[in-house]
Amino acid sequence: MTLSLRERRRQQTAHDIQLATLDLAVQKGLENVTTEEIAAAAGISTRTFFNYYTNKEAAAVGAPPAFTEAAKEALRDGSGPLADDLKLFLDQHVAALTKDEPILKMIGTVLRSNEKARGILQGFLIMERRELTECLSHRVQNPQAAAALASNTTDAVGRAIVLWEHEENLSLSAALDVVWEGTIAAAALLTSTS
Amino acid sequence: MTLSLRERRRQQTAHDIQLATLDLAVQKGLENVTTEEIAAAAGISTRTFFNYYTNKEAAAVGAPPAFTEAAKEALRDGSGPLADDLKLFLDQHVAALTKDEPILKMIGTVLRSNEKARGILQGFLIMERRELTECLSHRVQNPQAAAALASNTTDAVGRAIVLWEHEENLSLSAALDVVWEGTIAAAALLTSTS
DNA sequence: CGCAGATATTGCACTATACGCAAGGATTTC
DNA sequence: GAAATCCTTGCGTATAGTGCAATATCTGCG
Repeated sequence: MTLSLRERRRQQTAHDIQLATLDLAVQKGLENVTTEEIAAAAGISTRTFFNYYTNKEAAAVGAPPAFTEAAKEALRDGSGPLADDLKLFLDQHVAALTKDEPILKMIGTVLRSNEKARGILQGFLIMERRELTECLSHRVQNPQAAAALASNTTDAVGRAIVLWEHEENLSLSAALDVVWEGTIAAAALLTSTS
Repeated sequence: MTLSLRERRRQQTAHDIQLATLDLAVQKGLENVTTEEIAAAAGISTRTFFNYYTNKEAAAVGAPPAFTEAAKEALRDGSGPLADDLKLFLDQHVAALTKDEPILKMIGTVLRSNEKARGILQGFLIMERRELTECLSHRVQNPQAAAALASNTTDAVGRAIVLWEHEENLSLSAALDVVWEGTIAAAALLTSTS
């Protein structure tokens, strides 16, 4: 668990760069920020910036928290109603996101106006969906159903974040509750035959 | 309906550029293609390339077919089971995509390895989802449910394309059938309480 | 037709991005 | 504390992308 000095410094620098990037991006829009400025603000050389991130959009997005092994196992081996187990899984993931709310808000700002940043985030989301699909295929026979559930689930996180950004006075986990209710309602509508 | 000569030429050039881009991208990977090469292949200057597309990724993705007004109205005012109306809507949209299967395949190849292209496509998809959400909110009271349904629906197109790319001997519309069945199965799993 | 206004194409110049390479500094390992 | 490893940095270079201004082409109207 204890990281070496090198590792810790690396993570620290990566984090510093992300903060510097988001800070400048929120002020002037990421398009109008140069890598040179970011590097200066983070106290490193331009060349070093590119040793950490391939571009400023990746620096803004950073590395989103991964699913924990524990949460994945609980989902794979769970025995409750699927909807409940998925909700528990999501609650854990959203709790991890909540650790860094200010950063999350800033990333949201950037994503709204930057295509490249959206693409990078989507790369992470695709990997998350793959992980989830794999988990779910232990409980669901139909692989397309597993994929659909995984999409539903990761989409719910995205919609919860959007809702949370719009509504002041709504915590992220409360937003997830609202969104999840909508997801279940949508499922009911899809299965009803009238 | 009839476009002026100018309009037609513009569309033709835009299309030529897209084809040149995809052609080169499939051969060597879009990363290894320069805008100079693309411009040369399309018979225009580099400067003109940037008058049509802001970057090579946008040139590769092009402009996906929009939902038709007719299809949207049918969905808004439909009276059948929601799942059936959505499926009809998707069938129409997929039929439009099928018009250009070779291009679709090439775009798929690019998307698999290019983050920026994915981001651009996602920009279009976000707009489509907004349109769909708007339509659906005429039939569904809960706005979160409408959003969830819209996500489900556009995601289904994406999954159908992925399936179609993987399985030879499966038409795009057949792939959509399989994927949609999975979507309905997933909805059933989400609503069942055991 | 033929001209005026609008729109497209292009070259040129310039800034920003991104990476390879090599030198030098710091950290780890033994 | 010496050797191996990793990190930072500067320099050089190829490519991306945009503003500007000149030239070419198209459209509508008299």
